[in-house]
Amino acid sequence: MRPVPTILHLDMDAFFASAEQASKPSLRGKPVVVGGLGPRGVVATASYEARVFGVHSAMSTAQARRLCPNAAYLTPRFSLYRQVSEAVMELLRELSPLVEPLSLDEAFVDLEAGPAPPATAAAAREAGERLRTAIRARTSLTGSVGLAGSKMLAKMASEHAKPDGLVVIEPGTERELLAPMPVRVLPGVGPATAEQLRRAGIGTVEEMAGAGEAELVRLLGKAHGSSLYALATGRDDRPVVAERDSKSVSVEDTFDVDLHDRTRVYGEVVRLAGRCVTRLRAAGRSGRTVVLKVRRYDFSTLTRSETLRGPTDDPGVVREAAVRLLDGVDTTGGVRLLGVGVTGLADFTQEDLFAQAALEGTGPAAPAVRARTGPGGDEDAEAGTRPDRPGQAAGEGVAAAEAAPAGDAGDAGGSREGSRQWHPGHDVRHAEYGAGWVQGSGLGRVTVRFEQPWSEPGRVRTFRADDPALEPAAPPPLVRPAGGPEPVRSGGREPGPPGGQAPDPAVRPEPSRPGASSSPSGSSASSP
DNA sequence: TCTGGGGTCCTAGGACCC
DNA sequence: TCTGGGGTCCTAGGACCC
Repeated sequence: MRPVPTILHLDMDAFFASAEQASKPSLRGKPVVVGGLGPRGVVATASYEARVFGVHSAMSTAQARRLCPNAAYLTPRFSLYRQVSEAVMELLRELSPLVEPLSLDEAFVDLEAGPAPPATAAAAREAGERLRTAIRARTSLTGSVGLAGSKMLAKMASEHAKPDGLVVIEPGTERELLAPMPVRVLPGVGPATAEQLRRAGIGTVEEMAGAGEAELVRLLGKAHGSSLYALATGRDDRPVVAERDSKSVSVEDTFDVDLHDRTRVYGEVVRLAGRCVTRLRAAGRSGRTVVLKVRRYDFSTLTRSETLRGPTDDPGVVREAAVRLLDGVDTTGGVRLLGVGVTGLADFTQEDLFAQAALEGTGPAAPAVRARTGPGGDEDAEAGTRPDRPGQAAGEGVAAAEAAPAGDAGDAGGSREGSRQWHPGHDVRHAEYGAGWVQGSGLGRVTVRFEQPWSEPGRVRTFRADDPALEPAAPPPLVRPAGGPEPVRSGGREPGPPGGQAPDPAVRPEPSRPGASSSPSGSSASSP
């Protein structure tokens, strides 16, 4: 445990929802819910205005609508969130090269590894406040900061700081701070572990520490028990680790209604295998074990896996393995979810091994095989500004672009050819009225609100869903590009709804998600 | 109120090998 | 031709996190 609180945890406040409010002036100060809008969707993030009504993440969207019918319900725009996240991570890297992102909106920073490590708690606090100011200036969003001598405490501090605050935990005080808290505050204690502990009469962190390591190991198993004992006694030496290679890639879809037709199930597995490989290749990786996931009508979930002789990134190989795995799964009764994943990731493929072996006239044992350079899927502007960032969803856009089910004939259920899907919240451009976003759609119509992050709240117009003047667009940046070195927008024109702005090259195109499970036939972003 | 999608890590049993 | 023992790999499932 360090003497100075130099581990920083940043957590953006209601990230997705805040980004939407920053992007859409008409939603500021109003309840906003971002998540899946289909019949089986769940809430990803609720704005603080929506939380007042009891809406929270992981809740089914249906329930959220009952609790808060007047909120704006929006489908996530990951390309925007990634863009903002990148900007925030960049600010963090100015503090220290040791930045460990946990998700798009959360990260640890080890200030001790930075150019100006704070020597006192007060100095650490100042660094944290400067960061918060910089984040707000750069993104217009707020983040909460926790500073402590360990990861666990830093994270608990930022939680405590929410929203829009900063909390420092002085090293030395952690044990007494933790003692009265419920066991659930410890990372790694979820519902199941908490219940185990409760049955053993353990409800607080203090009681956990009092139980002793041996007892916790007996209750929870070796690894879990001893690591939780350490945390309960305030010991947490986990280092901040930048750059972790991902160990698996997977995609899955929950269907609006259970699938019964076996042919359709095969078709979906084939489609998912294709998407999975697209993501795999975009990350410049290949994998050796193919995993099929099936969730049945009753929510029971099973996985089947097959390990190949060597790592592959060949769509045909992955597809065939996935289909073989499906052969052995009984799907009578209906399928709610299908997933295809690949694990055992490597930076080379079996084909590389063979090629190498051929070159050397030896068996494929040679240690130095051709390592893939950068993300393989870099061909389009997709990865654009970011040189190599294999881990995350670098492939998202590509994955979505690769639409066709390839498989079975007939209507593929969700997306009909021809009529476009207008997802609530997503960006559009109208030839005459300019930039806006979809407020709702259905019955062959689409309602668009014409406004931009820096404009006044805009007005709404309705069009036919197949209006050729209307097209999907990329999300505009949240902060208006200053008249700086590279003006992205043509002129210094003041906003107003109409007027055609030039498309924004600084932003990657928003992938429209065609065949995706959700087919919100009559959905609307906000109630009238 | 029927429960998303993307991950990580751990456990346990059986096969197989020495 | 009664049941050793350890290590590694594969498979399946489960808990947890954001």
